[in-house]
Parts: sequence; C-alpha cells; structure tokens
Amino acid sequence: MRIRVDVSRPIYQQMIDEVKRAIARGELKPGDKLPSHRDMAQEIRVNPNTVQRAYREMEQGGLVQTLRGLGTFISDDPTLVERTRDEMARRSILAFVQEMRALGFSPADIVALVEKSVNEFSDGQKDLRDSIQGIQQTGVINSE
Amino acid sequence: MRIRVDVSRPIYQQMIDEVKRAIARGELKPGDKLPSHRDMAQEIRVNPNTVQRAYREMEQGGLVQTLRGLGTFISDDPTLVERTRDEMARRSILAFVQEMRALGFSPADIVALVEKSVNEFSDGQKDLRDSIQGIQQTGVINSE
Amino acid sequence: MRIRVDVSRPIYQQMIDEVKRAIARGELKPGDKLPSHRDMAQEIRVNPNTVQRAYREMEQGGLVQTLRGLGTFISDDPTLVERTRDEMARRSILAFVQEMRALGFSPADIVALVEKSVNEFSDGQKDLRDSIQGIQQTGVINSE
Amino acid sequence: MRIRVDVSRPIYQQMIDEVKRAIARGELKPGDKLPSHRDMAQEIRVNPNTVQRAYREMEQGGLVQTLRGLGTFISDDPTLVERTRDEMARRSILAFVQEMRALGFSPADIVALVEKSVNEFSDGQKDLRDSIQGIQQTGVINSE
DNA sequence: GTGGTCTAGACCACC
DNA sequence: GTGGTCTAGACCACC
Repeated sequence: MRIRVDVSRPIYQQMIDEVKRAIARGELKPGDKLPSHRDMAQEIRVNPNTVQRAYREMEQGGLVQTLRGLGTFISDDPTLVERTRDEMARRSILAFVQEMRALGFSPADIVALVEKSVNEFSDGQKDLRDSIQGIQQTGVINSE
Repeated sequence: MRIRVDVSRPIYQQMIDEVKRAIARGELKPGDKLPSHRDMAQEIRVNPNTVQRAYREMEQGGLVQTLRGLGTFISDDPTLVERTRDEMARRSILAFVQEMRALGFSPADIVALVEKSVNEFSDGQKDLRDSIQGIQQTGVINSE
Repeated sequence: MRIRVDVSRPIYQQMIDEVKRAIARGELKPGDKLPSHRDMAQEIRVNPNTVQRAYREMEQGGLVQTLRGLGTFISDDPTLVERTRDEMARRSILAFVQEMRALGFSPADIVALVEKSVNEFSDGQKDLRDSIQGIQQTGVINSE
Repeated sequence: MRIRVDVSRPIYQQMIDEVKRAIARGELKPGDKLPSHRDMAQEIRVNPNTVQRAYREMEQGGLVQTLRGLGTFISDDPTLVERTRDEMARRSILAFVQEMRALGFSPADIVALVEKSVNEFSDGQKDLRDSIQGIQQTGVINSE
C-alpha cells in the first residue's frame, strides 16, 4: 500500500493554474492587467517572491507579458484562450480517466457514468460547488 | 478574477482519502493490517497524533476496526470495497464535470471528450501517472 | 472476588454525557450556544484540545453544530431532545437492571422496589441530589 | 447549564463499594479473608496506603475485622449480607429514580419502563454487560 | 475571538 | 508493542 501525503503543491504553480483556469473560463481576457506582484502578494498573503516567480514562469510560457513600469498583462494572443482551455481540459480529462480506470471502471462504465452525471447537472452547479468539502482556501482575491 | 491558494487539505483527511483510494483500487483488502500509528507517523514524517486522528475517524466511519493492543485493520465488511469505490468515483466524477462545465464545455462536449480519451487510453498509462500529477510529496510509504 | 478500580471515563466522554444529560433534561435547548472550547477548558480546568475533541465528537454525532468563527451550538433538530432523552434513559435502565440482577433481585423484586421508591419520591428531592452522589468534582461551570 | 467532570471517585471509596458489591452478590462470604493490603495494592496497582485506608474504613463500618498478624476478614455477622445487599440496592434505586425523574419521566413511566426492561432481561445478561462501553478498568484482581 | 490543525511528548491500558 | 487519553502550546482561517 502507498500512502502519500502532499504538503501542498508549490504555491507559484497553484497560482499559474488559477490564472490559466481564469483565462480558460473567460474570467481573465487577453490584455487584462494583473495586479502588481506586491498587491497580489498582499491580497493572497503570500511572499512577493512567490508571486514574482509565478509571473516570471507565466511570461516564459507566453501566458502573460510584462511591460516594465506598466505591469503584467494577459497575452494578446488570439489563440490563447482556446489553447489554455484545451490544456486545462486535457489535464482534467487525463487525470479523471486515469483515476476512474484505477478504480476499476471500464471505458464503457466511465462514459456511461459521465453521461449520467452530466445530464443531472443543470443549473444547480454553483450550489453544488460549495457543498464539496474538498478545497480549503487560504487567500482569495477578487479583481475585475 | 479569483486566485485561490489552498493550504492543502488537512493531513489526516488526505490520509483517509489515500486509504479509501487504496481500498477502492483493491490495494488494501478487508482484514489487512495498517501500520501502527507510530510506524506510519515515522514513515510519512507526521506526528503520531495526526495519524491517530486519521485512524480514529476511519474507525468512526466504519472503514477500519481497531483492536486494542493488536492494531488497526481494514474492516471486514463485504460491501466495503464496493461502497468505497462508489464514493471515490462519485467524488471524482463530480469534481471533473464541474471543472469541465466551468471551462465552458457543454454536456455533449464533455461526454464526447471522455469517450475519445477513454478509447485512446491503453494499459501502458499506469507508469505515466506519477510523472504527470506534479504533486509534491513529502513522504511515501510502501508497505506490502 | 473481583476488585475493579476505574480510572474514570475519559474526560471528553464525560463531557459528552453531561451535554446529553443537559439536553435530555431540557437544561440545554436546540440552538443554545456552548462556551467556546477555550472558555470551557479554562472553567473546567481541562486542556482546550480535550474540550475540542468532545465538541468534535458531538458534532460528528449530530448533537451540536459548529460554525467556524461563531461557536458551537446545540443542533436545531426537532427530534434531538426526544432522541437524547431516550438514549440516556435506556442507558440508565440497563445499568440499573443489571446491577439489581447482580445483587440477586428477581425481576418481580426490582419492579416492586422501583414502584415503592417512585411513590415515596416527591418533588423536594432535586436538592438532595448533589449531596448524595458522592462524586468528586473538579470543575463546575454554570452558564446561563 | 452545568458541566461536571469528575476526575474519578477516590480509589479507596471505589474499593469499599466493590467489596460491598461482592458481599451483596455472595462473591465474598462472612469469614472470607481479604488479600493483605500489600498484595491487594500490588494486584490492582494502587498505593498500599490507599488499600490500608479502604480496609480501615471498612473496619470502622463493621464490614471487616482485622486480626493483627492474621489478616483482614469479612465480618462474621449473620445480617451482614442482607444489610449490605439492601444498602447497595437502596443506593442503586435512589440514583436511578432520581436520574429518570430528572429526565422527565413520570413515576408511572419509570415503573413501566423497568417492567419492560426486566422482562426482556433473561439469561443474556453477562453478554450484555460487556457491551456497555461505560466503564474502563484499571486493575482487576481475581481471588477465589 | 472562534474553531481547526498539528506537533511534541507524557502516561496509561492491554498484549 | 499496540492503541487511548491528555496536556501544552504553536500557528492558521474566518469573523
């Protein structure tokens, strides 16, 4: 048996994922300005260096553009939203299918279960979301 | 935009989830003995009290049985594996569908993508698993 | 012959029993707030962790509800008082009948003795209570 | 609300009660010899002074007789068993009726409930006893 | 200020 | 050696 305890993903990676998710969902649009790393750091109560690292890696990945003295902006790339959405979706699907296979579900089972779940899933989503005990949050920032 | 940084789920809950996953996958079978809380604590480098709390809550949830002086054992309940598998699957599906909907995929999209993914999915993937998840682990224990 | 010396029930279990008794007697009502675990700990001179454990187990048992940052409250469940009263009564009766049987009294004796005692029992006895039990108490808290 | 936590009755009182219970049940008979206080202390892992105090108080209460150099013996009083049994029963009944009244049961309720319980209560007693989670024991001595 | 988690470590009961 | 209880105290999240 294997028991794993993760002490939590590195914060800068979590931040990158959150930005990607926001882009994919349309909550952040190309051209939008991110808070300065100092502001961001203060709001989510994280070391400014950590934010800077997240911004730096996002820049290297083409996700954002940093203009000295002006700030950091979501890249003005017309394919960005699409690409990000696909990446996030691919990751999601892969992890999901792997987990379900590991639990012993056949491909047919998985499809059937998702089909059933997706249909029951109408407007009540937002409410369902809160009822998931899964994720504890440390800091939440609300810009826009 | 919302940036969330999770501090990671409580260790004792992660431990419970890992045990549930192991049961659901058949890696832990009814009657199997878990390491003593002291051993487990040492191996995953966590305080014995934390392990004990995980064990205690699993006992209260009927997942394990504790015999004083003997140890803690996976419950010898014939429905346990099935029930646990179902619970884990339900959680997995719910989280997945919510994420995909948040990314803007329609129910039909989701089903189609899962269908496609599931078919491409052969057996060699087990190995890919560890390299993908990107989860920073503190301790890993391998018993049995 | 058997001489037993009990080290006394665990403190957290005694606390749970006391709360159940108070609910069953109507001294604590659904919606009532319990003292914060820190206050309670100080007043009955017990470690805050011990109180927290009692509160946590009561929450898991549906006896109380905990609202983060607000406090711990007796569950607002209409059946709670009734259910708790029944549980406490059942425990009381069972222990009593067992003791009497062990002392060699026949079922008929027991009923007769209780019948006699119950009739002699007027209302002034509430006051006698504390002077009789002979229980050494450490801390007593009086809220409300 | 009142929350009481008893740190446990004084051990010497518990010992006296256990001896009374054993006499009342016929497990200890007039003339029987009790272990020396040193032996008793060792077996139930209690300070010899504590045992000595219990023996002293039992002697003062006429329950036992101590013959220097010979030991401590259950009093050879023909009425002892009867008297002790009555005392234990009276205490039991009183505590029980008070508790039930405090829980809001009417005299008629109490009699009815006891009547019902006593009838369901046949031979399975010993087994029922173990299933009560109430009492934790520290030391158990088995003589005779 | 409220609850929640976690560590460190003592001491006990049952084997 | 196994689990169970408890203390002392740190640090965090949510108000």
